Amino acid sequence: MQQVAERAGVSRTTVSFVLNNTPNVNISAETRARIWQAAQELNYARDFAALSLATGRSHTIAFVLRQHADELLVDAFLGGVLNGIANAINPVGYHLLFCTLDPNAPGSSYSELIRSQRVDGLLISGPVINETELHELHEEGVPIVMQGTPDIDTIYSVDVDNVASAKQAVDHLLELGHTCIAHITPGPLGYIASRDRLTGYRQALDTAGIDYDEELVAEGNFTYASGYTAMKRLLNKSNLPTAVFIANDVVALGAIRAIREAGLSIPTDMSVIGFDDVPTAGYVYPGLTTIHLPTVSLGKCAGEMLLALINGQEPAQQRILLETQLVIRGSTSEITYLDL
Amino acid sequence: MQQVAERAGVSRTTVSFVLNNTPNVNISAETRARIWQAAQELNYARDFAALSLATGRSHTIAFVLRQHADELLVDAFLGGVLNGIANAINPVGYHLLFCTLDPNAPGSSYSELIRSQRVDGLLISGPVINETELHELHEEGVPIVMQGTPDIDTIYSVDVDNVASAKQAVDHLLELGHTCIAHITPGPLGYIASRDRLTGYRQALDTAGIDYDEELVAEGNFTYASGYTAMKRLLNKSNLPTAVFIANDVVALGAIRAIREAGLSIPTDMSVIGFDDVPTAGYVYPGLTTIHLPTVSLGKCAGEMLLALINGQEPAQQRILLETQLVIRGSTSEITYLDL
DNA sequence: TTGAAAGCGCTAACAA
DNA sequence: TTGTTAGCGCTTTCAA
Repeated sequence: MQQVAERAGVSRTTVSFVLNNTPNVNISAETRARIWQAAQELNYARDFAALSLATGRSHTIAFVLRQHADELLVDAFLGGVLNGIANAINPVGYHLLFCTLDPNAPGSSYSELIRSQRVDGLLISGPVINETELHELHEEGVPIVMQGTPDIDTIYSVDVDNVASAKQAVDHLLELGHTCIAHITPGPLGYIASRDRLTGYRQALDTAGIDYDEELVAEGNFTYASGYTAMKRLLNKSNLPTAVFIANDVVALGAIRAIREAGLSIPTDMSVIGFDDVPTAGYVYPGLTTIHLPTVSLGKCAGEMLLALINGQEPAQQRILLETQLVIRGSTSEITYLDL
Repeated sequence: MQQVAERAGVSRTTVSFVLNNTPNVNISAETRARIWQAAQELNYARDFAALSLATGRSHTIAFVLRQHADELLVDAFLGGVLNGIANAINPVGYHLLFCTLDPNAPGSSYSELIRSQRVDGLLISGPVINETELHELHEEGVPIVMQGTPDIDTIYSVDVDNVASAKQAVDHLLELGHTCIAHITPGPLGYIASRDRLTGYRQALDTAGIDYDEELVAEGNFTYASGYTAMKRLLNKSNLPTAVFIANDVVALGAIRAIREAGLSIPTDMSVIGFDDVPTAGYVYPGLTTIHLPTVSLGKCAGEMLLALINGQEPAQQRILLETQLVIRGSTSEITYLDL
C-alpha cells in the first residue's frame, strides 16, 4: 500500500479512501485514476487479515452443512444451493467458508467461527433439533439463517412449505383414484421436514375421508438403501397399496428397486411419487413424478437474508417459504383395478 | 486475551505461548492448566484476523470449482470431493473457502485470493486449459494442487488414469464379443479428460485390431441433454453399434433415454458402459455398468498434497493417480446376434 | 519461567 | 483535498 501511495504520489490514507470508495471524501478524479492505475500496475490487493482486523468484518459467511458423510455423498442439492448462495454473496464481495458438521460427531462446533471473528454470519443447512449452541448464538444476536426449518421460530429461515407440498403430492395420487396409499418418510421423524411431510400426507388422506393406517407408513433415512429396505417391509404387509408417496427422491429410487424386484411394474401395479426432483428423476424409467424443490433459489434467498442481517437490516420476513411444483412424469397413473 | 491473562494471573505472552503450544518454552504444567481453564471459562477464541496478520498464515485454502452453473447442478462428485478435502484439512485446523469460477465468465479471478493472503493455497477442480493466471501463480511458487489433469505437467495434481480406465471399460465390451462400439465423450475435446478417455477407447480398439471409425464417436457436454442428443445422432447413422462407451454417467443416463426411445432395449440390443459411477448408477434399470471414481479419496489426496506444499514440503510425487474400478451391473451383456 | 515492546497492514478520526 | 497517527489483537524477539 505504501508502494502504491508512493507510485501515485499521495499518502496511504488517500489510497485507502480511494480503494474503499469512502463516501464524504472529495478527491479529484484525476488523483483517483492515478491511484487505481498504480494499484493495478503493482498488482496490489488489500491484505485481507489487516483489513478484517481493522474493520472487524471478515466479509465471509460460513455455510454449515449438518450431514453425515454418507448423506453428503448422495446429496443432490449441494451444487444448487451452493450456486445460489454464491450468486447472492459474491457480487457484494462476500466469500463462503464451507464447513461440514456431522450431527453425530461430538466436539466440533461453529461458535468458534463466530467468536474468532472468522465469519460474519452463519448459514445453517440441514435439519437441526435442540441445538443449544445455535440457540445461544442466536440469542446473542449473531446473524444466523437456516436453510430448512428450525426448531424454534425466532430463527430466520428459508424453506419450502413441506406440509402443503406433501399434501399436493398425495392429492395427485388421490385424483388418480388411489385410495390405499403408502408413505415412506425422507428421514427419521426427529427431523422436522420428515414430520411436516408426514403431516401433509395425513391431511390429504383426511380431506379425502380416508383413515390413516400406521401400517402403511415406513421410515426412510435419506439414502437409497433405506428406501429399498422400507419398501420391502411395506410390500410384505397384508394390505398391498396401489400407490406410494416417498418424500425424498433418493429414497424413492431405492424403493423403486424393491418394487421391481417384487415383480411389480410402475406405474401399472404401483404408482410412485417422490419429493425433491433430483436431477436424475427425469432420467430414470419411468420418469419419477415428484415435487420440484427450487434449490438455487433456496440458496440465494438464504444468502440474501443473511447478508441483510449482517448489515443490521431487519429482514421483511422471519421465514421465507418458496414455491414448489408438482412435476408429473411416468411413475404415476390412474389406478388399475386388478380384479376386473 | 488480556482478560484470560488476568484471570490466570500471567502475562499475555504466556497465554500466547500456552495456547499455541509454542515449543522450547518451559511453562509449568500448573500454569498451563490455569491458562487453559481461564480461556475455557471466558469462552475465548483467538481472533482470526489478528492471528493471520501476525503470522502471515490464513490457515485457509480455496477450493476453486471451474464449472458452469449448469454443470454444477448435476455434479454428482461435489459432495464426495468436498468431504474428502474436509477430512484432510479440518483435523489440522485448516478451513475451506468455496469459490466457483465459471470458465466462460470473464473477470473473476483467483489470484486476488492469494495476493490478499486470504488463502494459503489453491485447490483447483475441473479442467483447465491455457490458464495463464494459474501458470503465473504456479511460477511464483504459490501452493497449487489440481484435482484433475493440468495442461502443463509441472503443476501438482491428483486424478485417475483416464486412458487406462477408459481402455478397461472398452476391453470389457470387447470381451463380451462386441466389435462395433460407439463412444460419447464426457465433454468437448478441449478438456484433457475427454481426450484421455477417447485415447483409451482408441487404444482398446487398436489392441483388438478394430479400425477406428470417426462416425461412431460423438461429443457430450457433461449434461443429460447432451447425452440424449449425441446418442440420437449416433442412432441415425447407417452402421448401428451393438455397444457404446459413454465416458460420463450423467451423459450416459441421457443417452439411455435416447436408446429407449428408439425402441432398443438395454442390454439386449445395446450394451452401455459409463464412467464415474455416480450414486444413481446402481439405482436405474438396468443398473449402469461403469468405472468407479474414488471421489472422497480424490479430495483427500488433493487436500493432503496441498497441505504439504503449504508447509514447504516437497510432495513425493508430482502427480498422483488413484485406482478406478470396473463395476459390472446390468447394462452390459454378451453381444446378441440378431441375424441368427 | 515470565514480561515488555515492536511490529503485521490496514482503517478512520483528526488535523492541516 | 491530503497527511498524521492511534489503534485493531496477536506473535515473537529480547531482556529480566
